[in-house]
Amino acid sequence: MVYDFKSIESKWQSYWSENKTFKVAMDNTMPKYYVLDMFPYPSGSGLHVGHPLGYIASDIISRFKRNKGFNVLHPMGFDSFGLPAEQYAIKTGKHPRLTTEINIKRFKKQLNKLGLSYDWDREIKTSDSSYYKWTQWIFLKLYNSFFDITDNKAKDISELKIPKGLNEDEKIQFIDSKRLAYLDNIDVNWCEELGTVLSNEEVIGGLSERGGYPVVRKPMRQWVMRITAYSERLLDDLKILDWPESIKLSQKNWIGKSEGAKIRFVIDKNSFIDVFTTRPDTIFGATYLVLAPENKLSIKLTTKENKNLVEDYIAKSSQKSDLERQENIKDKTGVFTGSYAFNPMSKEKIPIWIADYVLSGYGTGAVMAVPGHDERDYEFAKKFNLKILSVVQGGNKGDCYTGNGIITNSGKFNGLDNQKFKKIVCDILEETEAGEKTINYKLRDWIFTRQRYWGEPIPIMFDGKIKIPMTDRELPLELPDVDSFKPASDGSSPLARNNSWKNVLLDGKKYERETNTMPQWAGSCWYFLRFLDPRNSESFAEKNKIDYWMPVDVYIGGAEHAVLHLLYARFWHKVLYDLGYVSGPEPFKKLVNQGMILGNSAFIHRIKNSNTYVSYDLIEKYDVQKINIDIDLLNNNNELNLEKLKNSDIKYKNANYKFNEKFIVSREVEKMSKSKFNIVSPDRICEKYGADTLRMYEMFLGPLEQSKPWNTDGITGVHNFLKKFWNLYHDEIGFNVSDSKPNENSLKILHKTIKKVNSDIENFSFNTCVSAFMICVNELSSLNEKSSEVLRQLCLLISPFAPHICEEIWSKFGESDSISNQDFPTHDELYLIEDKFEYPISFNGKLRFKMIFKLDCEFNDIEKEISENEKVNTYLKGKKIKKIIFVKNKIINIVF
RNA sequence: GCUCGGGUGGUGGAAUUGGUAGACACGUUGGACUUAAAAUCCAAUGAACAGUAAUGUUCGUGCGGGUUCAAGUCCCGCCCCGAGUACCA
Repeated sequence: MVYDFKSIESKWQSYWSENKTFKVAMDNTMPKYYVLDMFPYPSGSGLHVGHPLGYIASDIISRFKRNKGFNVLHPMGFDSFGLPAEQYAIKTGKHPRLTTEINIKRFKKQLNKLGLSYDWDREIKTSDSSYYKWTQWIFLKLYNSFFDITDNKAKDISELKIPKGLNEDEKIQFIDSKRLAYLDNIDVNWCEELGTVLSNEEVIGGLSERGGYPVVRKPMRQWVMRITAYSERLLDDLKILDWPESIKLSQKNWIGKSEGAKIRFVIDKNSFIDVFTTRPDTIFGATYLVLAPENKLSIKLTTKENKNLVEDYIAKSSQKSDLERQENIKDKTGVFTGSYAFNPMSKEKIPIWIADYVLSGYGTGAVMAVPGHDERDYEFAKKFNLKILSVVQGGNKGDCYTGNGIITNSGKFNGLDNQKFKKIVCDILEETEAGEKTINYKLRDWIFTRQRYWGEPIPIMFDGKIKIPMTDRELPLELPDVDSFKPASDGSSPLARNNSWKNVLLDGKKYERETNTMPQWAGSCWYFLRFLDPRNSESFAEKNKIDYWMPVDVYIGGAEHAVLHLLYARFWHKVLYDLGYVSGPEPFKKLVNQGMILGNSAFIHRIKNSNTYVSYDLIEKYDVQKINIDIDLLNNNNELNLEKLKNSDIKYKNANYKFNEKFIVSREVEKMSKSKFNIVSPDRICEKYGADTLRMYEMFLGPLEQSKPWNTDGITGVHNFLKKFWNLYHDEIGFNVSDSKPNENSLKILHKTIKKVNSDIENFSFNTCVSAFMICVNELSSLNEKSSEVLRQLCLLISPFAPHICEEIWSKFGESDSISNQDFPTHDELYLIEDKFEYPISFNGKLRFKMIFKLDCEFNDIEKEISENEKVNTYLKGKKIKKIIFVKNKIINIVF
């Protein structure tokens, strides 16, 4: 009987969806397990074989845990607000809502073909107003909260203690300055050419992702989230998370905590400059100060003679793009202000400079330059002939030394260890009120507004400068239609042009809505909470459901979200925790990153400035350029099907081709993308081999976390395995198993496999599981095992990986219940014991023979036997045995 | 530059705390079945050398050292590839 995967798969997919097999509800009598995928952005090009990798892995875990007796929550939804749909709308005029709907339908269809066990009743879309109502609600919670530094947590704004003696305006200003969501003028990435503001992700190396135009910084009014208040907690709580070390490290680096000191350099009676340094021990080597061009003191401190130069420099550096700033790392620029300050320790009078290598956003926007022990300061000092003083011994003379050592040139402190001196400097500075120990973070507050249409509207109105938050009852603030999706040339959102929406008349008073929208991150910051109670209209999720399901037990997704999404989601979760809405401080207990599946692009080679294409084996003779072609145009690995190519495009039809016998293309591993024509669609694999084969093959390809190129060649191995597996249960006529006693060897191999699979699934080592299945099935077929006792267990064992075929077989055993409701097999140690074993022994590669030992024969017994009865074992091939190395009941080596 | 991952056959990849390196699969070669092909099944397959053969020997986990009875695994010093980050004082 043939393995007809097509009918089997469609049969069980409709069975699961009709019977809602994977629908879950809260059940306090069962332990819970929450398996979450990073929900996708429904892009227009559909799924490629790289997408399902994580979904298949999470599905295996879900099915496994279900069989293990857990109440498994495994939901799916769509991150449906986002830029590509908006860009498509700008191009075509089609409403993003419509294109998004179409894309979601396609995604869902493709996902369902893979046999993923989602509870689709919990599906959510971030662009549904019933969803973003609560995104807006959370925004308002942030707006109405402040961070209490003494209690180290967020509190409702009504609990904020307002200093006495403030007038009404000052009070409002004070409160606004403490909110977790606040308005500020912030430098944004402004692209003159495109006439729009870009997010950081849209800027690559100082150029716009689209078009490659220069991007400059420009201050604009923005909503900002005070994530910096949580720096320490975001850093601290990493310790309790079961996440890959590399991800924790990137978060740690992103937060960028550094301990040091704030030091005050006095200029005169009325003015001073504060700097931040991590090396207070080098204070005697601070021979000049540098301010960032954006620092407000820069202009104030400039003397008349230098005014023109300084203003010129500041103007120039504000126009510089990020790219230009980055280019000049070695070649530092700067100007002298004409002013001087006093080094608080050496009392020396030192010059104050302005240079764009100092960043305004970090520390105080000013540094004490120690050219002897900081490479940037060293470069700068060398260029402008400033004094270089060595105060820590080490390195070569005249060089810049950044290591530790003994203090010199520092008056009475010479000879101290620099680490000890650090503390002493801080103490002295604190005593003389010239500075203090401080901690600085690289993390900046999160710019939360986008000048875009396709995002959540911000539920705030303005009465002039006064902000009026909408009330909970007024939510959601629906996204209105607009005449055009283009952003305005001044960078404001398309919503700003919709006057009837923007202007609100309430009780005869005029208000204006905020016209910017939220970034794409907003919806994904809390979606895992909505899955718990997706249709609730009273709250974002019922508290007892949150208590039961949270935290997420396993979160699977790509490493590209290592920092931003995971950091933002943790931040929102902590705020909700502080305000009492969720029960734990961290949302994701365990994180697993699946690697990317790469495409194998194909290239043909064209002779430059000609219409002639050359086979890859002949290119040495010509000056050629390579051109991406569709991998569908290949006959096999690297041979081009010329006919297909010619028919694919008119420009190929009329071209000339040079080749011997075959036209060869070159191959290269790249990211899978539509523009590279290297997409392999899961639909076609499912069509040809079935979803079970695809699922197993994706797992078999290699370790889950590792990136690997897609190669369809190997898939027949997995497909053959499934056929063999099928044939264990079937003969030519049909289902055929017996009630006879199983073969002893079958039980051994079965239980060995059960043991391995149980531990490998827990460790997310799915590729080794598949290998174990193959070995097991191979052995059972060669033993011709027909016993249902063994075959039932085998079927259960494989079902998380290949659910369709296993459901089909399971039903043939006469079972009416789905295989997903059965218990996962557990191994019996009894079958794993081997009573005797035979091992070859080698010594220096020269001696090779076999010895047989009984199981109870252990290292001590052999040693005993040697000492007690010299005649028996002390000599082997004429050599006297000194020692037998015996590991885990195995003779490993014999020492003579 | 810095940080983090990796380098194992023709290929993807296995290898508990150091314990017979190359599991499993692809590919290749040979064979069976077939008029033929596909499909399927069986066998061989790290390299080199010797042998009619069974087999044996030597070399083999990026390179060079070290520890150990024993190193893909541990230590020291390099080389290469990938990812992230970018003047963070």
